[in-house]
Formats: sequence, C-alpha cells, structure tokens
Amino acid sequence: MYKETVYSAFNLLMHYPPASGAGQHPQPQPPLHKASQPAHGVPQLSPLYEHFSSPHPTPAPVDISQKQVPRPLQTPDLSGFYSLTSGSMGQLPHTVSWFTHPSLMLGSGVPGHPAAIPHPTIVPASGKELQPYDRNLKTQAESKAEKEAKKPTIKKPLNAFMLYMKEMRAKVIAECTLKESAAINQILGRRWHALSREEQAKYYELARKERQLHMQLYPGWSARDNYGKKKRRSREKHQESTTGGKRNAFGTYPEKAATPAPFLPMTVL
DNA sequence: TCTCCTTTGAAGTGC
DNA sequence: GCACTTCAAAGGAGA
Repeated sequence: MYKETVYSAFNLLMHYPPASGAGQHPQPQPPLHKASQPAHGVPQLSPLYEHFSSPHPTPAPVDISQKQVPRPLQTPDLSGFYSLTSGSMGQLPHTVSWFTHPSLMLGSGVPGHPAAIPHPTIVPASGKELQPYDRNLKTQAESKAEKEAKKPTIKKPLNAFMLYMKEMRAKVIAECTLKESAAINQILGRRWHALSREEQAKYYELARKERQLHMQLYPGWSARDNYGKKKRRSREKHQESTTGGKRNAFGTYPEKAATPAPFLPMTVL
C-alpha cells in the first residue's frame, strides 16, 4: 500500500518535476501582480499532469451578499462543511467557501452570541472535543499549565493555499489513490503553482475575507497566542527540509527562498 | 499517543 | 527592513 502511494506520487512528480530541481523547493514565483504570464520556471504540463489538473472554471465574481446569509441559531450542520472536500466547495468554489469554511461558519463562537456554539476555529488545544467536567479526575494536582493547555484555541485563519488544499484534497486523493498527506500536499503545491493568476486570485480573495472576518470575530486574537502550542521538530531539521540545504558556516541557510509578495486583488471591496 | 512529513502564506520575533 | 520561525490542514508512518 505504501509502495503504491510512493509510486503514485513519484510518477506524478516525474511528470511534473519541480521547477528548481528534484528535492528542491520550487523557486518562488514572481509576485502575481507583476506577472502577466505564468511565472517563469513553471513547466509545461505533461499529458499526465493535465489529467490531474482540473482548472477551475472561470470564477464568477465573489458574491459579497453571501455575508448577509442569516446566521443559524441552532447547531449548524457541519457535515457538509467537514465533507467539504467531497462536494460543497468543489461544486461551488467561488461562493460557498465563504460561508462553509470551518472558520467562517458564523453564528457560533461569537462572544455573546445567543447560540453560544463554539466557533469551528475554536478547538481545545488537544484538538479533541471538549468533554464535560469530570469531577473524579479533576484535582488540585492538575497543574495550571495543564488547564492552560485545555483552553479552547482559536485557530489561525486559513491562507489562500490552505483553502485551495482543502478544496482540492479529495480530488487528488480520488485521482491518485493517495492517502498520505505529505505526498498529496506536494502535488497540491505543484498544482497551485500551475494555477493561473485569476484562479489563484480567487483563493487570495477568500483568504483575505477570512482574515477580515477572523479579525472581526476575535479582535484581540494574535497568531502569537498559538505559538508554542504545537511541539515542533528541531529547527535544524525543519530548516533542512524547508530550504533543501544545511546551515552554512555562518549558521544561516543561504538558499532560503524568499516569500513572494502576496497578491491582493482589489476586485472586491 | 505523539510527532513528523509536506506544501504555501500570514504573521510573529529578533536583530 | 530583512531573515527566520511558527502555525494553519491532512492523515499515514514510525517511535
């Protein structure tokens, strides 16, 4: 099974090799707002890749009126949203994600909201559902740190690529019979680079709206709040994986790819 | 059970 | 202002 997974991913990557060489991170694309053509270095699609590539239809203008959709006063049915990859966003990628994305499911988690339903971005730090208070287990011995750890965590809003991954993951899994997320994410990363500016713009716009909404819902929240809540691998290991190289004698990573300037279309205001 | 892997982008930190 | 770090999602693999 694992072999199949590896072979599948390998075949796909061989047909759509990294722009900057095997094992390397693709070179950052020029800022999209500066490029009128697909970024330099983006390889032409092979027939195989074309098979996997499923360009989005020309995006319809984002319907801002979606914001006005009445908020549910009862527990929202999250099934559609958590089965997002099986349908909702895939079918209505240009309008629905605003309302169906986990962190955008309004009507819950808003302080003082009558529904008092936890917002989907709010999860226990453990990542598991909150359980009723257990008197038998809770003692004074429970450390303050542990209590802190069990406080609900407000997640970061998803960026454009994360929104894209969420929408396309199921499709890649179905097409490639892959299940391993690391391999799937590699494929999605290459697909992302192969998207047109317009297609990417759609996701940048969704991400921008999500950030705005997140700020409105949680005015005092900072990404720093979640720092240290995940145990991270060693820095050196992470750097080697993200730069494709080891630290030099100066302790730096000379080939660190610069982050392309974000593309912030002003089409919807 | 927990962490890593793997991707991009946003945001935080440190100098 | 730049370079670097962390965290968002996902689920299999391995310790």
